[in-house]
Amino acid sequence: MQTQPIEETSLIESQGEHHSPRRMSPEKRERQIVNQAIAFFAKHGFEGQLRTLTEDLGITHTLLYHYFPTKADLIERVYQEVVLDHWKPEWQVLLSDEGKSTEAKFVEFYIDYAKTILTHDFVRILIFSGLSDKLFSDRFFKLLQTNILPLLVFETRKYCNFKSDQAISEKEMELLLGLHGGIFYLGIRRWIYGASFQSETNFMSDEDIIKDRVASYLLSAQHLLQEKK
Amino acid sequence: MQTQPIEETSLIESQGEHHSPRRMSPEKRERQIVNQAIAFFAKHGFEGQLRTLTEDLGITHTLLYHYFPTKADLIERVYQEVVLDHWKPEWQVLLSDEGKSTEAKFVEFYIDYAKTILTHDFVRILIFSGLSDKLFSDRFFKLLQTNILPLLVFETRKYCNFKSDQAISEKEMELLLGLHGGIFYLGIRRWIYGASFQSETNFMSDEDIIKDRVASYLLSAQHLLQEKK
DNA sequence: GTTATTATTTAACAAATGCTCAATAAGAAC
DNA sequence: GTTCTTATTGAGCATTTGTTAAATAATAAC
Repeated sequence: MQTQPIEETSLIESQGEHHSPRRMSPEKRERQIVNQAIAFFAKHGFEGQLRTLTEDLGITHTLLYHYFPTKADLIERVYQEVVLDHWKPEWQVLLSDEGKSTEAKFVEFYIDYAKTILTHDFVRILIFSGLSDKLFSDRFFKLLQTNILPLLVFETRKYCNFKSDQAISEKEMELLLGLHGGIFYLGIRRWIYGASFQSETNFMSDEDIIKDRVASYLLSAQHLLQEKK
Repeated sequence: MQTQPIEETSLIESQGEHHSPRRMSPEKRERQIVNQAIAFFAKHGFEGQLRTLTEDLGITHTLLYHYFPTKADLIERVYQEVVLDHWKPEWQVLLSDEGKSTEAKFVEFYIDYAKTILTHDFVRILIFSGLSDKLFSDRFFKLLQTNILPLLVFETRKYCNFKSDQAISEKEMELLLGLHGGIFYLGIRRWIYGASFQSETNFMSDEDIIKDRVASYLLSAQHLLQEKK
């Protein structure tokens, strides 16, 4: 990633996938360990053992302790990198853009959200975290609830010509979470249930699916939200 | 559960929750162990240790091996009980009932489905299984895909006056899975993400939420499915 | 009450696992 | 080439954990 002065690992090894037995610069080694740890914990959960983790790297597990004092520290680092690498502040910019239509914003946001969040590593780490200490999932949802969901509700109001300065109602939020959950379910099917729950034919792209779901959401928002209020 | 001839454990102990140090009939003890195992594995995952599991029961972990030769056998038993206890053949009867409206069928089915499937134990065991060996999730989805989802698609066709003898299209299935995933997401929010992702106010019941989502689904099915075909 | 059955416990093992620390050796600085 | 720094390893320790086998004791059968 950064240009190293002399240090030159072979192209194969610099892929970071398999054994790099040579003495490495601390920065590169740490990067390599964290990358591997993300993939490894995503696959096996946080109870996976360090000896297995380092096996693929071609180093001994004790070297980990040179970089991370405890396993918990390594996990904490994984959490931080995964959330930092995946959260895009541009999303809030996009959703606040006055020049775009509501439907365009929804579609554009959720397509990028799916591409960014619904990855093997992210979805599984999020779920693993939710099942155990919630260290990661709590932080992530705080971000969602604070920065994204309200903007989406306000967009929906605008789309429905529903002028209100009232707080977001449960009905509005639940309708949105129906869409949101339906989209997240794509990631669950793909990365948790795996092959057992895929459509046999895969002609539709994620983009197509998301377009349909957003259209479906906006359509019913008009019907369901206007009559009550 | 069954009437035991003389054997009489105290009412408190027969709740099966906490220590029952007395010698028990094999049937009762096994029942008690399996019940505890379901709750325990749902909470801690299948890597939870047997010594912890038996602690709450007030027995030693070695007693497990009197009833189940290996830990895997106990887990397999948990899988079987959870899926058997929760799958209702009536669902297929309900969805084939000619006398009910499509919307009524959808609502009735998903309300009962939510009540039956979206429980702490079921959702978490399903997800734990999906993350690891998929032993349980595979079987469950086979049931869903074979027995329920097609019926729901056919109902949708009827509702839309969409007469077709063609195979279910990906578009139809994805639209349905949008609804299905949105509803399952209720369970994920509740039992995996936990308190961190609940609405502050909880005025809407699951019934209310499901009614809205089904209405939303059927409404957009009419719009999205008819124009294409 | 005595005996036979078996539910339950105690003791212990072997492998797994997070972690420590002293020894080694690869590369940098001179 | 020699020295110094430090990335890396090897040996080992203390727990944890699934599993086994023999000992114990509660209950049923007689």
